Amino acid sequence: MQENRKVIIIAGPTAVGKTKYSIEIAKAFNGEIVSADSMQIYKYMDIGSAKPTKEELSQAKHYLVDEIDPREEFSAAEYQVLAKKYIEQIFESGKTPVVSGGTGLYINSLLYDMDFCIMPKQADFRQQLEREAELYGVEYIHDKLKALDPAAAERIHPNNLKKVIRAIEILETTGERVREFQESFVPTGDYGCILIGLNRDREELYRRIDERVDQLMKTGLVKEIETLLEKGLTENSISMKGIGYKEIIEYLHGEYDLDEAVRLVKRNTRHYAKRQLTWLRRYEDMIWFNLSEYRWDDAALADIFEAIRSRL
RNA sequence: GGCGACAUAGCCAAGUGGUAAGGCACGAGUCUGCAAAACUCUGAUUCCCCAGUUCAAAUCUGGGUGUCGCCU
Repeated sequence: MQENRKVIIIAGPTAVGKTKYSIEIAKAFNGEIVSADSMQIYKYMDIGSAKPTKEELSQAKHYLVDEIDPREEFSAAEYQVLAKKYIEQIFESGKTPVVSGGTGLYINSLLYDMDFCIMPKQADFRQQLEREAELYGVEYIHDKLKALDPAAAERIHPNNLKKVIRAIEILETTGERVREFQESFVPTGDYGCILIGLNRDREELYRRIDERVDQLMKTGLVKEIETLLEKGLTENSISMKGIGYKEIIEYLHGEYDLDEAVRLVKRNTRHYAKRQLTWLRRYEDMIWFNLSEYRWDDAALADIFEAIRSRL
């Protein structure tokens, strides 16, 4: 491992304050920010993804924010390639990469030598399996997997159709079994990582989420989504599955009124934050900071800087 | 003051004599190419309180308390 090359990773649930803190950290350590956020990466989705503002973006160089066309199909595999390329580039320019984001799988792809086996998308095959599942039920597909790879079938719940299909897909096209995370828990040798976890008291975090959603609405989320729909995006686009987008689209389709849509966005964002914390808790090396315990950002930042400095 | 209805988990709620459905919220968790996705798990020794009937009561009876509605 190249111990002299350290990547600072700032992780935490949505609305905890990652954007602000990462910028300060980047400024303090001659860093440039590589985002690990599956929604902010898309162009035109500024409000709903709570992208950093122009002002914030000008304070530190950002990568993988506002880079991908939302009509494109993007994935963790592609993220891994791009993010690693940028990290390399930042090291070469003598700066420090600061990865900031809340998408757990993206962070994993930078932390471990995850090999998302090169596999062309098998849209037809996938659709066929989906159709079979609809006709014969999820158990039917799960039994198929059981015949091919009992171990995978054992750990993937039949209801988790997406995963079941993916496992079959890999087997059919590459002959390989889907690897389980625990099986190849190999930290990457490309660089060292300093993991900083940002959190707040649950109550405060949820309050911040509610406030942010109200803010997004005021800033013009509905308008933004109308524009995206005009660009040809639909509720089926991957990018439109994001929280805030899917609910407003359903509102625009007349499924429910705006108040209900806002309620759902808030609730789903809270659920999401909770899931993020579950994911993040698995990182044993994570140094956690409960921002609720600090009266001022500067005080929290001082502690965070110290933690980073002692590990660089 | 009179009449009536209702009282079940944090919330909504089914159950009308046989040993407390379900949904939501909360909490916990899974994760190797859609990840803001997809998926899993979890709660009432008890049904407002007291007494009674019964082998058996959330369910029936009487009383009390509370909430709501209508009337005066």
